[in-house]
Amino acid sequence: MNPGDSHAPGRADVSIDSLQGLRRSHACGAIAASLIGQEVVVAGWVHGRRDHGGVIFIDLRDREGLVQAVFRPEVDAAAHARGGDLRSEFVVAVRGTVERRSPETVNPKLPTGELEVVARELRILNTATPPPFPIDDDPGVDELVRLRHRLHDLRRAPLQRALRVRHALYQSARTTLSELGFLEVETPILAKATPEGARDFLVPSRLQPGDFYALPQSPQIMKQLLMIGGVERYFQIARCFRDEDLRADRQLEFTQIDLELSFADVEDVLAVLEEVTVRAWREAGGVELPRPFPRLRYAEAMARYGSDKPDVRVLLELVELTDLFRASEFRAFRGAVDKGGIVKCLPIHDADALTRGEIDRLEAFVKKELGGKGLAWVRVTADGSWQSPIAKFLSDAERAGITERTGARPGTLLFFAADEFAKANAILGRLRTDLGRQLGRVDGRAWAPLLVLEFPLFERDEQGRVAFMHMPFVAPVDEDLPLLEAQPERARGTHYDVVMNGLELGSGSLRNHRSDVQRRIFELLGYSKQEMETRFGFLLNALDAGAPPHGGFAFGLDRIAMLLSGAESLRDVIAFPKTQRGQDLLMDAPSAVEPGQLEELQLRVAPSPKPR
RNA sequence: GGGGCGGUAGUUCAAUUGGUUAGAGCACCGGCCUGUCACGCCGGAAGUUGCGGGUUCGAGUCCCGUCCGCCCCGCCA
Repeated sequence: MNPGDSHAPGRADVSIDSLQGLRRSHACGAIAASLIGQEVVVAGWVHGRRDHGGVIFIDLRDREGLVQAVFRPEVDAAAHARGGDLRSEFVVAVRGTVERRSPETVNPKLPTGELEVVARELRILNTATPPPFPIDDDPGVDELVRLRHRLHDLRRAPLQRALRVRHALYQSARTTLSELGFLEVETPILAKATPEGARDFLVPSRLQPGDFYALPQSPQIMKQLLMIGGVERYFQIARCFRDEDLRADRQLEFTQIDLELSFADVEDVLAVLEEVTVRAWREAGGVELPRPFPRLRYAEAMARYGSDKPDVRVLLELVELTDLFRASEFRAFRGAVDKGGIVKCLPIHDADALTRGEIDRLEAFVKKELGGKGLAWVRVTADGSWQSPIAKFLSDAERAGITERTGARPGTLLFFAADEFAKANAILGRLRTDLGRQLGRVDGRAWAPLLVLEFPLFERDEQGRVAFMHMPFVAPVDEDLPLLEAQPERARGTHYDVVMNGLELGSGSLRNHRSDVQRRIFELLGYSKQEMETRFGFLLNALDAGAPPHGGFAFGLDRIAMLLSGAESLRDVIAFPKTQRGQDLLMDAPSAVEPGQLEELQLRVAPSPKPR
């Protein structure tokens, strides 16, 4: 049952007026002292009402703000009488005079609090069911309720602000890239699967029964084709679709500022990225970022921060210890090294604030949430002795080596991770940011942009096979071309990321414009000639048709909007987001379709093993 | 696929060890009220305790299953 369904007799009785003949003259939030004495027409939603019987106040809300309207019988009896019918969220227009409130009735909490509109005419443009929650900055309700009642949620100021930030981002990207000579081009939504690595959304074809379009995971291939097609500089505010599990910062469909340019090297692209980022922060956030952005090579980022998208505001850094344990007696560390893993340490000086209980909690967190085997630690006490569950396994030389590398001194707490490269770095990298923020070991900057460069082209998958790190189209660094077959994992790609405060804003690379290089990479990835032709024949042919050197980038627009509006979830910067299970609770999607529709598509739904 | 937290009136919460007719604030409805802005006062209505099953004399409470929301791992940039 919806609120108001059965107990709103007054609502059905309220007659509805036309707006005809009345034109809104000012936004509610635009009522200012300069208008005192003037007649205005304001329109919006009834945010609240205070009916004193004789005099009635309403707060009228539109997207620009709130203003109080007053209905007094002696000013206009008819307006006052109708004012008594008003309820929350009714849609109204009020014609009246702007007046200054008497000093004792000023509301200092409202920007318009010194003024009010004394009503001479009230038009009720629509009634409304009672809102399911207050239209306030913090409505204090479960997100389930907000998502189900998204219309009311959208009326709240934080969401309105987020949509404005998004709008400013669209505008900023469009003007910036247009000025830089980029052409906005739309690419198909009904497209073909691209090898981004994620699961595709499929759309059945009625005209080609049994065949499917794939919604683009990104316009990657299409923008490369545009380069070959002579567009030279392309951009698009592009919707992308990836059928993977959702997170606070992941939605099934999301928006990229996608761009690609020809006859460009890495520096040319980075210059564009910096410009787009700086202008976005300036125009959508009112923030001036320092230029040029600091740069970090991937290898250094991983070594020092344990992350390829470090929050460099956190001052703690990791220390490499692997070589100290190659011949160690300490099996936990030696074993990791023998298996090709690494040993690293996160030293925290003056760490008395971290209690034993806290350390135990961290160890449990590492084991449970991050999949670590454990969390070795050492506390250097005031007399220089080592308090630690592992100290007895370490030789004097190892202890000396650790002390030297980490600068350990009385008061230092050392955390160790001995594991595969990725996992050890993930664990310590996470502790670095969590503990650094918790202990205030930060440099105080609000914004820390960073360019991360020279990612490896490949990594090894679980079976030890060569797998691409980002996509198969990333061009290798020229000098590393000879390494491709001999030592593929040492070959650097031209891939680059823009990172802000530990969040990846987006990534890009130069692409393979030579079909021979592209073919070598496909071969390394294990594609047969046959597969190459069926899956990528059109691309290889396109490269042979005179592809210019090109490269590009894609910004995650939703994430930028999230950062700039201070939201903690993508759901708060997307008008109609989906839940963690991929549902739209407002429109109820996905939903069943008519049998006839399936028939037309020649589709049949297999019986579910579990009846629904 | 896995781990965790949660689901009681429109909403936010409460309900002793399993024990009477499941309560309260806000919102809502009716009445009164000429300076409120969290208006006030009086009265009222409002529940499939997410859903299904089980244990029990008795279930919001215990057990099993299931659905839904959120966070995290896997997955995904």
